Amino acid sequence: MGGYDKYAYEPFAVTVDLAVFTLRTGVLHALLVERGEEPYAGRWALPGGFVQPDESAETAARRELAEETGLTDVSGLHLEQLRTYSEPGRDPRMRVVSVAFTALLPDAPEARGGGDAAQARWIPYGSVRGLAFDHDRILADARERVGAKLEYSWLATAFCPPEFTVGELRRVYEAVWGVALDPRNFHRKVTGTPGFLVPTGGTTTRQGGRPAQLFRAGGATLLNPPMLRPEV
Amino acid sequence: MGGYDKYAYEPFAVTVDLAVFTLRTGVLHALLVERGEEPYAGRWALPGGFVQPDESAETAARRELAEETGLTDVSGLHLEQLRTYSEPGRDPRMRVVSVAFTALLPDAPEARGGGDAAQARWIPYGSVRGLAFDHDRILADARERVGAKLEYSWLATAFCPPEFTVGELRRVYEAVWGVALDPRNFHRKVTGTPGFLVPTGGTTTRQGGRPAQLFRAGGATLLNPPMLRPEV
DNA sequence: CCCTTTTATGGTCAGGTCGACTATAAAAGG
DNA sequence: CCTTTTATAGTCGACCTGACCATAAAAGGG
Repeated sequence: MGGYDKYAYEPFAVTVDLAVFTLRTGVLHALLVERGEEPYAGRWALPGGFVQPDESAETAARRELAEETGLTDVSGLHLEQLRTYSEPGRDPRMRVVSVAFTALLPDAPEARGGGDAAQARWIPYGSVRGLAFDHDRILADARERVGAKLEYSWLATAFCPPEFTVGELRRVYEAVWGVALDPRNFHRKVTGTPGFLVPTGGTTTRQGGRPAQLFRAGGATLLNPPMLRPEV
Repeated sequence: MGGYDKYAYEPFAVTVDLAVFTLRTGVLHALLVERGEEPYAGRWALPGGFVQPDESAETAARRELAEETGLTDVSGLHLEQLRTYSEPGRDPRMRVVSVAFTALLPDAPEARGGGDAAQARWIPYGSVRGLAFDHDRILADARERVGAKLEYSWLATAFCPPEFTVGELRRVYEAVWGVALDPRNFHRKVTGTPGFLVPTGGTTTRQGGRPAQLFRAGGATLLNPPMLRPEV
């Protein structure tokens, strides 16, 4: 803003777009809404909306997240700014700058379709192309970012319920990365990293097979050394 | 933008703010401008300015970078979106949403102070506090991001001239991380990673001591396995 | 011209991590 | 009881890393 006071400024509309991910039966799903109006009527789009005058983009994103998922409490959900999309032609009607966010949900309540008419649905990632506006790119950017962050952060726990097993955590990595990981090596790695997994003492057989220990996420957020994504 | 067509929208001013870093004599410097007008008259601020109607934020950022550094060709410089700052009260005059960028420069031409009256100067990072607006936070976020990206990317070469030595590359890491690295282990690591350093055949003694081989950056952009930042 | 200083770079060695793999444990279902 | 499924303990060799010893090649001071 060095040249701040020098130029006349043009007003822009500012929106938020949300790339919301969850896991259903081991498959990565994204939350999409069907547009009812032109442009792109009938096409799938990312949920989102205008930033209101008294809101930050983060506040607007969390409000939209609550509206579109139908969840009453979204305060604990992982929500993170992805990047801002500002190409002049990205909306045919007017100049819109959109701050995109990535959100991760542990379980997948059936989507509710928010305050507006649009129907919100969980769609397996990759099964729908040709989203409205530049949303194909935003969704792909978000997925790439999530995949990269799994390597060096504890982001994968955001896909899991408060208490989870090592196997459930592993299935998050496998779904997002699209690879199979060795269960024994994964178990050794995550249980051997101090500060990340806190055993709760309980066990569960909800995945079938031998009962597995339940863990909560520890306080630490950075994984060092990182979990390396296998080569393609 | 699911609720896109439902709400009235409020116009915002959209600006770009630039966190521009370089290395001078082994010390990390940031480019700052001195504000001439209220608010924050006389305070240091990040360079930046309004996004014009026909520009994306990226285009605006590169234009501002050229204006503020006085460089005629900024096309090869590393410029990357950091994040967007949108708190309602961040500018006392009006509602301004700012897309922040991080730029890295190999050498440090004396700053020119752009098209506007403000004087641009290279300041050692950390030696000035109390920047205008929320620019302290933006600058700190940018520095943190750069430090983190050095670990798993070849970003450090953006601080170096087209041909550089292993020692010069090492001094980038040492300046940004604020630690001393073992020269032999660093040399082994970077020369042993395929695709990153291409020897040019030349040597130089510009750092003193025994002549060092010159390298160019290879095509690869991701460092795998990463270079781990030592603990504090 | 020798000697010190400075930087570059080649090795060695011990410990840690990782991938591949053998083995065992504990549940559910037929 | 046996098969299937998932969890978890080890082992082994390849590789990576940090700490260190050693040498090379320049510049500058006496």
